[in-house]
Amino acid sequence: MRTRADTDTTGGTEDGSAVPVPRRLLAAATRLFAEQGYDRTSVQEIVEAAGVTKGALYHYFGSKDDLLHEIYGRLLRLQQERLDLLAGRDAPVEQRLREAAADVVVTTIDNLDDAMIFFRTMHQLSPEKQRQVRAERRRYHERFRALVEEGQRSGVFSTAAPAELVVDYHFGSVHHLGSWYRPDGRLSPQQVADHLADLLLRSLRP
Amino acid sequence: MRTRADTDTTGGTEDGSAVPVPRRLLAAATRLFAEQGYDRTSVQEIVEAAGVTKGALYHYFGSKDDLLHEIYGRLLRLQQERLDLLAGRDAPVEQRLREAAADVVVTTIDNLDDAMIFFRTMHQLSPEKQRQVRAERRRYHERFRALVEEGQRSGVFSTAAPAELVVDYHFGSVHHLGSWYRPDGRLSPQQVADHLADLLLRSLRP
Amino acid sequence: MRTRADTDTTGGTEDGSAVPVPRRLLAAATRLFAEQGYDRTSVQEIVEAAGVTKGALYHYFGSKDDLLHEIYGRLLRLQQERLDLLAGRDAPVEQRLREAAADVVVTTIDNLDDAMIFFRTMHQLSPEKQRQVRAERRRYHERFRALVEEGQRSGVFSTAAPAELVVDYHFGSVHHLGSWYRPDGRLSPQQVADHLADLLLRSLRP
Amino acid sequence: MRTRADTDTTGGTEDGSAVPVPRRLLAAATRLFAEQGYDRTSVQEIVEAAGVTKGALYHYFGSKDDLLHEIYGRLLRLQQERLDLLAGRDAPVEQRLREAAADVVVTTIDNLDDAMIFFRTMHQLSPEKQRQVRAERRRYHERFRALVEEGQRSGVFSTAAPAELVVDYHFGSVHHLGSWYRPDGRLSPQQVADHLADLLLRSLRP
DNA sequence: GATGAATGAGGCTTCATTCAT
DNA sequence: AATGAATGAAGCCTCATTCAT
Repeated sequence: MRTRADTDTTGGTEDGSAVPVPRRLLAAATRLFAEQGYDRTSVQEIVEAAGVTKGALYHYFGSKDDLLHEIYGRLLRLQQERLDLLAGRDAPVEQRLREAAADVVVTTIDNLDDAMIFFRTMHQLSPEKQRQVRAERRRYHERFRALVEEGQRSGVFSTAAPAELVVDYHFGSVHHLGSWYRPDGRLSPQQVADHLADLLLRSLRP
Repeated sequence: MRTRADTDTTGGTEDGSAVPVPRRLLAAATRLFAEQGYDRTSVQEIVEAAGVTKGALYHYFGSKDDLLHEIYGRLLRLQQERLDLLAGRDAPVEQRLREAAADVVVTTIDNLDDAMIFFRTMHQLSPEKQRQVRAERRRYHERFRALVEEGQRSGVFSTAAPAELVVDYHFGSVHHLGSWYRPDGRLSPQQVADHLADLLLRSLRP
Repeated sequence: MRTRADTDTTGGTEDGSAVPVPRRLLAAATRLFAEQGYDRTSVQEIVEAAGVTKGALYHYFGSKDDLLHEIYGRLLRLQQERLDLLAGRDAPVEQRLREAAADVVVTTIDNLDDAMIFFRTMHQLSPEKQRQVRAERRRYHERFRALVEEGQRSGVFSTAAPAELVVDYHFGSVHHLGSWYRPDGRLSPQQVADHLADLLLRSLRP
Repeated sequence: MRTRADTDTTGGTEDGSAVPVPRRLLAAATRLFAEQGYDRTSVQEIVEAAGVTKGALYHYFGSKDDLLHEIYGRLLRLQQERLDLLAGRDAPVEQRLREAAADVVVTTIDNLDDAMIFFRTMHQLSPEKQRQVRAERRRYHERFRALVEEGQRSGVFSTAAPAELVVDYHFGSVHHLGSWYRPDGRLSPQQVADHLADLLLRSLRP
């Protein structure tokens, strides 16, 4: 169960073979899981794409599931950190919610592979691991909801819809990004983010 | 889960064995795919749950994929039919969009197993079948977008966000329903639908 | 085990659907076995090609093996009959052997599908059926060998090689026909037959 | 059957488990395919006979077909090598053809299992693999035919029959060996070979 | 740190045959 | 005379994981 073993780029010659093995494995797994799905990607494919052997994979990761978990973790930690930062700022709640809503869109697009893997695979983990991941996710969800509730209490947001449902409304669109967003499309990540945040804020106008 | 009626025992001896085999198989597959995911459900489990043998399954369905396709089809046909009906009515566009937006939520909740299977499994079909399904789905999407565009042209909806993106915003929340909606929760399907339709319409106010 | 049920063409309208079912089945099976091999042809394919259902097949034939047996029988009976006729004629032994040698080539080419099925499938029957078929085949073989021996005794054929081996030499080339003979090739069946019979007779010159 | 040596226990504890796994698998497959035919031999039987598990087989061979291909290859390579050697010698063409004709008989008998598998199974491969095998076989065939043509041009062989057909005549008898040759029969492989080569040469006398 | 051969369980699918109608 | 649903056994192959080196 040796997870989180990525010990940093050691110098790095031009061919990239100096990238540490754990990182190479994680990168290969991320790409393949995103392209083919978790179940349809074999350990053999991962090690071949990473240019190592099975023994190496099992040296760094306890199981195929561990790879998944690590991919999840990377994104979750990143987004949680940024939300805590933004929500804690000293600014009107509308602005803080708008920024938080846009930020989760941008970081999701910037890590679209990780995000898609997360959204699609979460529900097919063992119940035990599922509970663990859900718990981490919930903390994020609740911090976000607190922003909505704060605005509702202070009268700047409509209370027509329950805060809970509003948050799910927004996160639905974030989860859905992988189904339609294309890097070569007309809108930049930031533009998409601004639009979606705007839609959220508009829907909350009293 | 297990939302829609697998209860139509037609005639039926006490064990329900009078239900036609294909229906029994479809019901069993739907339940298991929803509970465990497509890849993690074996054909063996399906036939055991349906009380038949593997041979019988392959007598009616060409492959495990075919079962999936049939489940998709049921829902797609239902929703397309209803959208065509609602969108074609003689009523102000705000009202038609509101009803369509609410209707897709209600039918999705009413068929939550089918819907979740659809949303989660679509992207792990063979590229060929995936294209076919996407094409059917697109028709639905475009009819919906046409409503938004109609309202934007006539000035009743804001043009701040592209119609395309607005539609994806709403469908994101629909896809997301399976992640949080629980039949035993505080809100009825219709209430959830009304809320989500309201959020959509609010976000489109000029 | 109702074999040999072909009761003759009953009138026959223009679409061929008046061809009796057993004959249609036999024709379909012959073509498919020749094209794909016995094991790789399913009963389902046969009945579809014949335009009937499985029940019909099993009404006329006891098993898939029975179809095979019937195909064998047709050819064996034909060739045995003709050999008996030719060998019993009142003519010099060289002429009788030449004619017999050519005749088996012509009838094999004329029934190339049946022959190929026979040569290729014989050895994968159940040991019991295999013995039965071998016995029928042996009778043919021995009648042929008797001709060679007769010529050797009377001094018109060389005794350099055992008669047994000479016969196998010739039958080898007959069995091999399916591997190279093409109906659209340069040589007609009769020309091929004459050449092969000539090679046999030449190799027997003292 | 079981002609060629599967007896090269390299080192080897008492149970022969020191023979490399791929060789054990190949030996087992060869024996079983020859005895029962390719289609009627299951992968399960092969691995049991070789004393390994299915996983091991698929570690070394991509498919059941691959085993077959390897068996083919062994024989094809051997015979091609020997023909090239014999045909290129500095000797009268009659002698070179006689030796080549006898040699293919001897090596076929010495590897009768491989040969029979080849002759019987070739035609039931996938069209693609079939073309590949045919191409390799054709090279052998053409080298052989060149010898006949050389003799015909120089007048030592009759031109009554086309060279092509003469070659097929001979190869027919080679393919047929498995149908009658028995190791415990009266004739040794070399005697059979000499007789068959003699019949060929006799049939070519002008 | 890393190899790669081997395991063993399980996956999907095919098929000849039977039987009630 | 013919149907076609259903069986049940078997078939080929995949894969995450382990372990001796």
